[in-house]
Amino acid sequence: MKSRIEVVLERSLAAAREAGALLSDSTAAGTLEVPKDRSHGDLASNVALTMAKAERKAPRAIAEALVVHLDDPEGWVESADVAGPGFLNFRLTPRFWQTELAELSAADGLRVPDFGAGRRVQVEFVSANPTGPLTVGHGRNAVLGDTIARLLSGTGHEVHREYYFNNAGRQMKVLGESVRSRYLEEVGRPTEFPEDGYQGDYIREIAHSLVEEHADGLADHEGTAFRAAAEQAIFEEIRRTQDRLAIRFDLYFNEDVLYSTGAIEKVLAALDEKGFVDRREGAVWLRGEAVGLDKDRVLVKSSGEPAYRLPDIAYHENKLSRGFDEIVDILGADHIEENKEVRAGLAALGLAADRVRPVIYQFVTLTRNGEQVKMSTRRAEFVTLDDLLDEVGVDAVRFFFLSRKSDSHLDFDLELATKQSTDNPVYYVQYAHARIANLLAEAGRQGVELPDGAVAVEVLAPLDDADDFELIGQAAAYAEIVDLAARELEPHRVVFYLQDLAAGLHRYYNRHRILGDEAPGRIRARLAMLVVVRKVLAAGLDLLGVSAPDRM
RNA sequence: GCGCCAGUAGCUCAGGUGGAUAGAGCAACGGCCUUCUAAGCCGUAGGUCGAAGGUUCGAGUCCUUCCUGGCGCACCA
Repeated sequence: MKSRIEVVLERSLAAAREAGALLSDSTAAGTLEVPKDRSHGDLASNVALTMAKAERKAPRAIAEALVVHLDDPEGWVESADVAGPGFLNFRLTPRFWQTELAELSAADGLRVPDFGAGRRVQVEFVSANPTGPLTVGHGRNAVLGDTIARLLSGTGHEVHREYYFNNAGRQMKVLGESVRSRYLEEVGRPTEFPEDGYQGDYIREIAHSLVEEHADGLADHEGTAFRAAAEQAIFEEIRRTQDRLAIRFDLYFNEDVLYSTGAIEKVLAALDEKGFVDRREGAVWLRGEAVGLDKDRVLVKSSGEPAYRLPDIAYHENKLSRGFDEIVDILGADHIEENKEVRAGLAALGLAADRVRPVIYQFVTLTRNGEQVKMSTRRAEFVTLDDLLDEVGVDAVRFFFLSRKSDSHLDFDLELATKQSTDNPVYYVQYAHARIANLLAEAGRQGVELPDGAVAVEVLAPLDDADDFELIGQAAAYAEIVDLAARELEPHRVVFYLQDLAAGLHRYYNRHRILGDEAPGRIRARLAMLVVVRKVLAAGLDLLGVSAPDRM
């Protein structure tokens, strides 16, 4: 929407230079934006302010010169005024807005610039250890990662979604022992529950199903048999939860592959060869000073087992070797240091560590009845993501998780979320969509000819109200918002945009009785406009993975 | 002690690379349905943008130093 006026601005600057009103070598690096206060016009530019120094002239004088030399052959600008310290405020013509809307109504009218064309991006998210059901915290990760993947796909990237399945570590061993203990308990054998074992009911359930299947036939088995059963059961549950959220992965990457293929040893050998490794106290250390970390870190424990960060480096080495241009890691705040170590390790190996782009999200705190609920998988004090989905619903959960920037803590008040779920902003946006759908249906019943597909500017000529133009302007901002959200990996921008657009629609809907208009041409033009607004709402909600219902 | 993130209305939060009188939702108060969905709209009230300095035409935004909260700083993942 800005591009037309940017052209006018460029032409006017050139004209002013030619006329000697401006120094010819000065560069204009101003911004063009929709002013917060609409009384300032439809678009405002601060070029005059940014040029003031180079021009050695008062900003207002520069702005005046631009108004005098305004070059607008297409007739987009209704008026250009100098305001405040030197802002240039443009009011645009009906023709401008009608043209804008006509373009939006075209089949590819909402197309977002394909800045990712030809780029392969991997998004790694969730990656929860299969030691228990997904928690509310995992939910934030899942929804954030999935939506970032959608944003990247929507901007032309070739996206690969991956779940790093951490099935090789000590925690899995503890998991197996926990199940074994519950199993022995149930078949009446003496047992001692592991001190750091997983205490959740789901462990008992897994043990119980093993008793049903094998009676006490497994009593003399080692933990590994139990571990495999637990891993499978929990993994299936994780997948079920993801299905509810419509989240799919292209690949579940198993950590143990890194062991079986020798990738871990190779990475260690390479680091060693380059002199980044130290051996002392029976362990193998990554030399912090040499790789840009503040302290040394253990790569291989004195027990001979790799510490978690070594397979993690090997995993990222594997990712890079698959030729991705960018690797997005969705990580909780507690993993930021680890990611730094991984990138330092990659850089030390001479690999493109700068292709790894972490998206850090702060923790979700959960409150119930005004009290904070502590979440810990191990102590079984958690609310599962499934519970949350049961209580609040998929659309509301997704929308809520996305409605804060990832850097902010997210406070999920369960009482509020359940009790006031109808106040959830997601319904506000969906309602705007349903309202338009309903209006179009009513128009159909009244025999009004409905616009279908691309609409010609001539058809839109009856649009003459400032409210019409404002709504068109809001709808036209879609591509720019999505573009920014995708570049910055910030889905919350889409959420806030949709809320603004929905507010604009509701306001418009209350002020104008569309079907009651005495001019049939204007009814058709306005319906065409609302068809576009509905299209934008549906596209935006789809990016968030939220449904756009026709009836509510 | 060190590092990262946050601190904006009573509550939950928005405020690209500095722009005009700092916004939204919820909560509060007052209005609007015989007419396309009131899950909506309109209005009122609510702020020393954690504090103090600094940078400049201009700072919620950038710099410095503090204060408060969260998360890290394991031979746990």
